[in-house]
Amino acid sequence: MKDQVVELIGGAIAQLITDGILPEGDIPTPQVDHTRDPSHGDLATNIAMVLSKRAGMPPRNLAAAVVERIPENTVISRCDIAGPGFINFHISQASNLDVVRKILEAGAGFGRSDEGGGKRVQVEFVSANPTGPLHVGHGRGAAIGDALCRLLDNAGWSVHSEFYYNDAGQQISNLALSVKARLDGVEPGDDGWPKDGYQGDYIREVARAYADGETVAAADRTIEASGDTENLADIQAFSVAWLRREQDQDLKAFDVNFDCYFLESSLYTSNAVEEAVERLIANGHTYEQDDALWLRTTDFGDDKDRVMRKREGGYTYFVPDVAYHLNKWERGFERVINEQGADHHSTITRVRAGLQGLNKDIPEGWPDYVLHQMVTVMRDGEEVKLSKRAGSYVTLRDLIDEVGRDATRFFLTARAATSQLTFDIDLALSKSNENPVYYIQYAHARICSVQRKAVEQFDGWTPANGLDHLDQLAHDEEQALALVLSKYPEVVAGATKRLEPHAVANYLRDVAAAFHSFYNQHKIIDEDSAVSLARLALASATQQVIANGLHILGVSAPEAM
RNA sequence: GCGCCCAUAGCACAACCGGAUAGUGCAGCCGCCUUCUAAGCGGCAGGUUCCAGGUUCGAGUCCUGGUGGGCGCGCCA
Repeated sequence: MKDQVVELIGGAIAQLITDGILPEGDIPTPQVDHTRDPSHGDLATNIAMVLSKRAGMPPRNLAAAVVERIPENTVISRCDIAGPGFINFHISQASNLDVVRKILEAGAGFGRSDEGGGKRVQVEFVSANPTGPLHVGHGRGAAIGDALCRLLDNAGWSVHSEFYYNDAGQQISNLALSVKARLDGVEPGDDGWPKDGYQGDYIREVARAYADGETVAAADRTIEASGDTENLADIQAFSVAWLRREQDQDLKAFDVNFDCYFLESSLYTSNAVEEAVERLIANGHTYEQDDALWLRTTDFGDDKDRVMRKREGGYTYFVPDVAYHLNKWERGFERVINEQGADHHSTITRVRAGLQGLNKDIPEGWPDYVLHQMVTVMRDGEEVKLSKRAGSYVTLRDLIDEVGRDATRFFLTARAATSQLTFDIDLALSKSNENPVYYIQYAHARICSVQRKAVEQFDGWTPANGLDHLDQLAHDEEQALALVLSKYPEVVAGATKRLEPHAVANYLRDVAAAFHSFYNQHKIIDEDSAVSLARLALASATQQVIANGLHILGVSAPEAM
């Protein structure tokens, strides 16, 4: 509908050039927006203000000239010139309602596009180290990352989701030492408790399972505990597997799945880290100083150079990360999106610098990053500090168990990633019925209920039965609902372009509001069957849009509540 | 001190590439269930968009300088 109006304005502009009112040359595509205020019509354009200088006439006069030249059509029922030179378009009822037909015909495909053209995109997210259960912050990453995958899939990309984790190194050693301490009966605070040890209760459970000789099967590994309390390597392998299993269960409960779990250790065993380092040295981007090897990241926009190989011989964390991203590139992902917490934003410059230094013709701004700000958790009116080591902790599992998967996912995706988020557990718990997700799901369930009734009432009923009667829908609430539904493809396209899934969440609230308002004002199944069939078609189109939108957010669309 | 993100109603948050009278939910107040799900609807109230300048037909949005908050600035990850 918007496209049609853009085209009509384009026709008028072409005529203005023919008539010599506008000079030939670069004319921008007319910008057409939905209006905020219904008194401004349905769509508006600022084209007259943009071109007024070029035409050498006041915006309002130019607007009048544009309106005169808009070709004959059935879409626009009225044009007004308003304010400083806006042209407001009122869309004809029939044209506005045509979206109902489009939605019912396209079904689950409504709002999909093939813009991605089947090109491959890799999305890395969560990537938590196996040193503890997933917390709310990881949950935010999981919810946003998965929604990004779904958005990109919806836009015709071939999406590959990946979880990268560190299964070796200092933090994992600390984990193993913490478990060993528990096995030896050493408590946090005792003499002999490891420095930087993990204090959470879950460490005790890992120790108990190890001592009992349990077998754990995680997504990518199965390990049987030897039970040998002196064998640190066994303890470490078991602990990693045990925590991986925990995280897998958390993610499964959250309905987030990955195509691949990528192990940091594999970059060492495949020699990828060593090869990347050698290449950086060969390319002259490194130097030795203080018995360490440095990467001259300042050549690529960093504010200081960074150590690659530590004095004791090991690599710093970003070196395998560079090797990992080279691996992504060599796997053919021309587009890669990394969703991660903003506390890791300093890695961006280093990883990109390392990639540039490899001289592999990797684009400068590659890969893309989506950073989410921190989640603050409030309980009893006080902030809960998240600390894995101290063990004071709000796990993702707790939230899912307490407030439900749908509500948790919605809450974590409904806000812009750039804004800090306060998750008030008391509010989510005690007033879960007031969570916006129920408002949207309720609209969906209501429609399903009406559809069940329609099947009883009308023999062989399907939503399409109403398509020949759409002219019955002349009320404000009906027109308003159809207008909201018609925005769905633009909303999804915008959310995909800007990598902002929260726009979909906000939009769905608008759809639900328009539907509830319509529902309260008009009885859908009335005596007059033409009106009933038309309203059923409109309601069914609404149900389809809500279902499609909720799917992108990874939230269920219940048929009954 | 430097870098990144943020600042919008009592609270939590929206606002597309700069568009017209800045919206939504919760909390508050007043109404609506003999009708397809009241987890709903209608109405009222609530704002100097942190401050000061600038850019222009037009700024919550862009620029400069402040103030306040979060995160980062390890040979930790």
